[in-house]
Parts: sequence; C-alpha cells; structure tokens
Amino acid sequence: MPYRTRKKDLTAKLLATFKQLISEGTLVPGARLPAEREMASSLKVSRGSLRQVLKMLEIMGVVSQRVGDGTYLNGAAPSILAEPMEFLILLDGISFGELMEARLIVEPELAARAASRATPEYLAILRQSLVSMKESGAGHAGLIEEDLRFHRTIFQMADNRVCSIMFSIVHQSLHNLMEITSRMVGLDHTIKLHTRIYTAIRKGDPEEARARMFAHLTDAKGLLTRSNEARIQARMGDRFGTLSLR
Amino acid sequence: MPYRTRKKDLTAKLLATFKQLISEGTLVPGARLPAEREMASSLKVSRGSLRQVLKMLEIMGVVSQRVGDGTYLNGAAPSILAEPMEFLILLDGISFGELMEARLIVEPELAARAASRATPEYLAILRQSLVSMKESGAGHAGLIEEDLRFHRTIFQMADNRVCSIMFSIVHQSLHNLMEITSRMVGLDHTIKLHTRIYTAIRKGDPEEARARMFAHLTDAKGLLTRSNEARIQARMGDRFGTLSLR
DNA sequence: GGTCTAGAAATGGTACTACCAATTCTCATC
DNA sequence: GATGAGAATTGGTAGTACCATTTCTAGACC
Repeated sequence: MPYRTRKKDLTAKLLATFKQLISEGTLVPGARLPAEREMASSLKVSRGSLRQVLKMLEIMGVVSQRVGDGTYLNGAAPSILAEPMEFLILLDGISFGELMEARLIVEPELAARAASRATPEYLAILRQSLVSMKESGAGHAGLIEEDLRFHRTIFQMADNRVCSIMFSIVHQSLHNLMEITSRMVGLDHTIKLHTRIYTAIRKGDPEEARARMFAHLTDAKGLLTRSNEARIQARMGDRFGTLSLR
Repeated sequence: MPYRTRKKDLTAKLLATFKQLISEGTLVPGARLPAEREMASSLKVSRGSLRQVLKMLEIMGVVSQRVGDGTYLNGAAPSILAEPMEFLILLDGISFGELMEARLIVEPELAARAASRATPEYLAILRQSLVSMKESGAGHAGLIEEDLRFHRTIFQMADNRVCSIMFSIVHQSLHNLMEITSRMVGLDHTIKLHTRIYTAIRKGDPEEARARMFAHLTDAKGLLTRSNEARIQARMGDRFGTLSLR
C-alpha cells in the first residue's frame, strides 16, 4: 500500500508541495497563504512540521511572515541564494580571491553584452552612479556600495537574470567581507576605471567594455586581496549568546 | 534591558549561531552534532525551534540527519544552492532559454581557462566522457548525463569553485527540465562538437576552446529551446497528495 | 455621520510533552 | 569469539498550551 511513500521526510514532501502550488499558479507572488493552523489541517500535517518548511521559505526570502498578520508569498527575491551562499563560503572555505576571480570570469562578458544593449535610461543610471561615487568621498563606506551598484546596473543591462542574481549574491558576500577596507581604494583611481567602462558601454563597443571591465577587476583584486584574505573566516556569523553546544 | 534583542526570530539567531560555530571551527565537516534534545537544552531553545534550523540545514545539504543515529555536518555540498535555485526559477519565471543563455555567457570563458590549465589527468577524464557518450547510444537518457559531466569536468579544470558550483546548479535545473527531450539531439552531432572542444583544450588553445564552446552551446540552445520552452512550469515539483490548501 | 478607542479575534513565535520508527549499543548466551 | 535479543538513543511527527503582535470589530464619543 505505501506504494509511493518515498523515503523523503515530511519536510521535503511539503517543500515539493509548495513548489507544485507555485508552479501551477495556485500560489502567486503577493498572495496571502492560509493561516498555519488551517494549512496544517488541510495538508494533514502537524503545525510544527509545516512551520519547518515555512521557516525555511522565510529565510530564503520566498515568503514573509508577520505575527498577527499572516504569511505572504514574495515575488522575485534576489536574497534567496544569500543564506545558502554563506554556508557555501564557510564550508568550502571559499576565499575572497576566489570570489573576485569569479567576477573576473563573468563580468567582462556581461559588460560586453551591456555595451550591445545600452539604452539612454541605463546609461543615465550609470552616469548617476559615477556622480554618486565622487560625492561619497574617499574612504567612505558608501563608495563600495556605489561601486557595486554600478556593476549591478551593468548586470541588468546584460539582460540575463540568472547571472544577474548569482553575481549579485557574489557581490553581497564580497561586501560582507570587505567593509572597513574600503578606505584602501583610492577614490580617483576607482572612478577613473569605472568611467572607462562607462565610456566603452556608451560607445556600444563590446570588446572595449570587456577589456575595461577585465582591467578594472584585475586591478581591484590585486588591491584588495592582501588586506582581506586573512580575515574571512573570522567575520562570518553574528555572535549569539553562549555558543557552547554542551 | 532587552538591549540586544533584535527583531530577528529565534530561527535566524540559531542560524547565525551555527555559522559562528562553523567559522570558529567548533564544528568541522564530518563532526557529529549533539543530539537534538541535548542541543536544545544547551542553547536554551525548544527542540521544535532547533529542528526548524536543522531541517533547513539538512535540505540545503549542510548537515545529514539519520534517525537512530544522529546529525552530521557535511563538507563541501554543491547541492546547497539547489533548492533555492528551484524556487528562484519558479518565482522569477526563469525560462529554459535564459538558463542556456547564462551558460553561453560563462562556459566559453571557463573552457578557455580549462585550456590554459589542462593536465593529463583531466584530459583523460574528458576523453573517457567522449567514449561514454558514444556507448550510451542515441536518445538514451545517459547521453545528457554524460554531456553535463563533460562540461562539469571543464568547470573543475577552470579551477574556480564559485562558478563551478553555481553552474552545476544551472545544469541541474536544466537537466530537470529536459529529460525526455534528449532523443532530439543527434548523437553524432553532439559528439562531434564536444570533440572539437576537447581538441582545443588539449592543444592548450584558450581562444579556440572559447569559440568551440560558444558554438556548441549556441547550437544546443537552438536545438533544445523550441521543444522545452513550453513545458517548464508544468514539470517543477513532485506531486504530493492533495494540493488544495483549503 | 464620522472618528476614536478599547476589547475581541486571529496569527505567527515558542515551549513542552508524548509517542513512533529506525539505529545503535549492551550484554547474556551459545 | 560470534550471535542475537532487548534496552537505550536518536531523529520524525503530532498535539497542546500560551505569549506577543497585529488586525478586526463594535461601541462610545464628538
């Protein structure tokens, strides 16, 4: 009789159920899910088991839960991969340099594609980003913020959500690892390199955009690697009370 | 008094705790975690709350749980991003074509790097992969399997774990979406294109490897897009009992 | 009629208990 | 020393209770 009773535990099954509900359109972004107690009885599982799944979805950013209100399905959530990525970095011991290397592999090509698809609107955003960098002042934490925004705009221009989302996460991880070190990068230097990228994109020259992006990231990697490499492991995770497990 | 009582709920705090424990080396891959009841009392949380976190970690592949045995911390887990990626595809409505496009952006560069780092060992694996393709026979499901293995080997050769992991996930997602359609791709055709890539890598010619990979993926994208584009949404999620939430 | 407010209801957050099923451990038995 | 039955351990699931926050509702008030 347990013909299809796989070895999967309830949580995995429930997860599959939610994927099914989303894919068939029963659940659409913005929709409010039934209350936990109600869902639990509908699905014939305990509230505790259901909550395991909902909590996971909440931390991945798939749903938002608010006490006294309810649970809502979110739409596109770039943060979905953020938590898993942190564990990946921790468990695989992925280094700052390796993250930068990944950018070096992907972003030049994305810059090239951005150059091919440049629109006045996006160019304006890039220009604005350059202006914001100048205003942020050297060493200011906002500079890195603006730097990454510049690159993310290029991602959008390249028009591929898969790469865009994945490397936004890489940026986020990098950002978590850098922070203070921002004062190391020279303001004028940074702006100069970014301006070159912008110019190439504005000209609609893919090859030059690729080369400029490559040069910029190679440069940045060299500047930042030394000072950051060491402190990666130490900075992950937010302390929480006593940590002894015994 | 609740000086540092952030708005984060317990699950998020516990998640941070585990990250902390991993990063400071208290928990290392392979380690066996204390029993749930024990951990719960140590951390002063209920077993239910703790289980929410452990279940999430288990589904991400960070830990493995076995009834009657215990919970173990896994090492490198390429599957960490798999579940989140599925939700990303569902929620963002990412298409087959877009996934292939992402490969088109990244894999040529990875092939080029593989050519620069070719070793006899890896070349042997690639050759073996080509042989396996021939043996698998046209239309066989194993062909796609072998196809993806070939590409993943190139990822390893390119020596960047970030890209390697991320695009293994892309492959996985693609694989979930293809399956049956494998009989569409001609065996000889596929092998011919892969052999060209292999040859370029063996010669250690990055530019040719890049071009061959680009040609192959462009070709594959064209062949597969039509037949797969439509059925993406329908195939996600494994049905599980009644799906009505009310 | 409209506004405000206090109480009720609904909802997610956490804790605790109980029991099941699978696994491992222990120790008597051969 | 090997074997096997039973006890202990462990994760899996269910159910209940209570709390804090938010929303809803109904009545008081202007």
